[in-house]
Amino acid sequence: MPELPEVETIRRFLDRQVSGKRIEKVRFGAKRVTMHPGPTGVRRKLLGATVLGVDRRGKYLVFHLSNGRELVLHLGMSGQVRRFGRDPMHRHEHMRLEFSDGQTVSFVDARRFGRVCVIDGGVLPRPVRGMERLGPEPTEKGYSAAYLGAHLSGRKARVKSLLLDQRVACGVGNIYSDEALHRAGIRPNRQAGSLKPTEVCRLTEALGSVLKDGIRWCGTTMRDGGYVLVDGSAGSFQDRLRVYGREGEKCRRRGCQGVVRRQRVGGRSTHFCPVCQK
DNA sequence: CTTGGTTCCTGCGTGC
DNA sequence: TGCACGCAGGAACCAA
Repeated sequence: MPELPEVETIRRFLDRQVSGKRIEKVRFGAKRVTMHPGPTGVRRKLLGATVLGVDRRGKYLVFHLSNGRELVLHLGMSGQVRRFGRDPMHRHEHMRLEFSDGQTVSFVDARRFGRVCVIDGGVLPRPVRGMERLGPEPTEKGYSAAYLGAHLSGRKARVKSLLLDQRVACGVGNIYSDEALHRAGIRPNRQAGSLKPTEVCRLTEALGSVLKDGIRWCGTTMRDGGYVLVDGSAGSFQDRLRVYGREGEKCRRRGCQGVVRRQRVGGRSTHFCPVCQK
C-alpha cells in the first residue's frame, strides 16, 4: 500500500541511484501486468535512453528520459522497486532495467494492480490517465484550506472517501487518510459538506504534517510487507501510527483514554478514536 | 455530476 | 497438519 510518503522514499533513492545512467537492457517477467505499450514497445522506447531524473506526482513515479519520453510507474498496492542484480527473475518481477554501470532496478508486484507506462509525445496512455486529474500536492505550498474546502463543500460523501480521491488529496491512501483525520479530530464518516471552516483548516494542516512525517520516517511497512524500501528494509512510520491498524488499542493522543475502533467507511477499513474525533 | 458498488490479484490470517 | 475461505486495497469502470 504505497502512498505518497512511500513513493517519495522510493523516488529519493532512485533519483540518486539511476540519474545520469543509460538503460542498456530491459527484461520482462512471464506474468502479464498492465503495461503500455506492451513489453516490446516499452523495451524499444527505453533502450539507450539516459535517465535525467526521477520525479513523483501523487503516487506515480516519473522517470524523465533523455529521448524526451517518460517512464511512469504506479505501484498499485503491492508494487515494489527492488534490486536483484543478475539473479534469476524473481517470481513476481515484471520488469528489470539494467544500466550502463551494471546496476539493475526491478519492478515487482505480487497482486499486479500496478502499471508500467511509457509516455511518448505527452499523451497519457489509458492506464495512467488519472495522472492528469491529480490535484495539487498536499505537502506543498499550493495546497490550501480553500482548495480542500472547495472540494468538500456541498458534498454528501464521507470526508474519508473524498480524501481518497486523488483529485482532492493526491497521494493519500487508506493509512494516511485515517491518520490525518485523527490528527484533525474529525470522524471519518462525517459528511464532507458538514465540516466547519476551522475543521477544514485543521484537516489541511493535518494532511500536510502527516505526509511529511511519513516521508521523514521512510514510510509505513505493515507486517504483510507490501511496502519496503528499495534495499528490502522496512520503513519506520508504522511505529508512529496513531490509529491505523490499532483497533482495540489505546488512542495515542496525549491524555486521551479512548480505544481505537475500526469500521467500514466507503467500503474501506477505517480506524478512529471515538473520544477525540468528532 | 454524484455516489456507491464491482472488479482485478495474491498472500496471509482465521477457523474447522 | 492441511485446506477452504475471506479479507486487504488503488483506481478504473459501471449503474442508478
